Amino acid sequence: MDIFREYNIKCTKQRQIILDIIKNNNGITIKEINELVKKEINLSTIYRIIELFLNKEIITKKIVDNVVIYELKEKTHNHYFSCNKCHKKTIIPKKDIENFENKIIMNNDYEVTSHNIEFRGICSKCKGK
Amino acid sequence: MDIFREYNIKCTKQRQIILDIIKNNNGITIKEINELVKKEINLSTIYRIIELFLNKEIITKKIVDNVVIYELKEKTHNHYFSCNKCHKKTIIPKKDIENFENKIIMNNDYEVTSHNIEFRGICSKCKGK
DNA sequence: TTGGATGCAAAATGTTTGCACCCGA
DNA sequence: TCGGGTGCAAACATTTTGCATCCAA
Repeated sequence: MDIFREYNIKCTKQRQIILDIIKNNNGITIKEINELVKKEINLSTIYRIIELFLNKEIITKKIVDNVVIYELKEKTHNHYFSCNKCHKKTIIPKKDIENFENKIIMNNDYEVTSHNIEFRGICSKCKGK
Repeated sequence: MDIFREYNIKCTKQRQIILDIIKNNNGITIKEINELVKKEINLSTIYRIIELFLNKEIITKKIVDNVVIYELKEKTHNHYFSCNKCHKKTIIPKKDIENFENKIIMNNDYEVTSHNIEFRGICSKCKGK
């Protein structure tokens, strides 16, 4: 499969299955993955594959409602405005984020290694009800 | 202590100690807390207190560098740059945030009701080792 | 063919729980 | 005083590891 070649790792049936599961379930726990594949994949293999995917940055680890979940890492590191009504996401232009980050750095002399920027509200379409 | 009264929970020596640690170490793991207090607080008590603080929303659980950390939940809605080494937080000036937000809104015609902005990295003091 | 990937079982870690005792309100 | 909080030990859950076998390249 393409993605395995891209990340230069061997393509196995187990890795393929787990990758598909993570793709199809946006935000899933180890326990849930295990429930889905316990007949075909050993739990220690699941841990090893998750570890591999994390190291290769194919997936990311997050906390949602105080629970650890895994989800596909977006290749392009984008930031979104999320509408609370229609739940659609709109990308905030990369240039805007960069300008903002540069300003923060310039003003403070920091080395920024990661950021998390998220806006929520009502989008223009939903504003007119 | 004030905060315990505010959240309507009993104030004990152990809770006070752990709250202070979380206050002073921005982003700390259970293991690190245990290292600091293992002489005076039992590990199961640490878990129980962390659980309590989470339920009362005194603290929040996050993932930084694929590790689960706990930190104080801010009441006043500020934005910070957090240093991964010394764990100090520096407030990002409100005006910077506002300018940024205004730009997003102007460019997209959104009504922003909430945002979450966070920068992490190495601060100027820690950069020189 | 062959080195890395997997399954299995066991070990190591991490988290929760029951209960007796303690202590803050 | 007394009900909730804590310490301790044991139970339970999660994660890692060693090794024999398997299989993708």
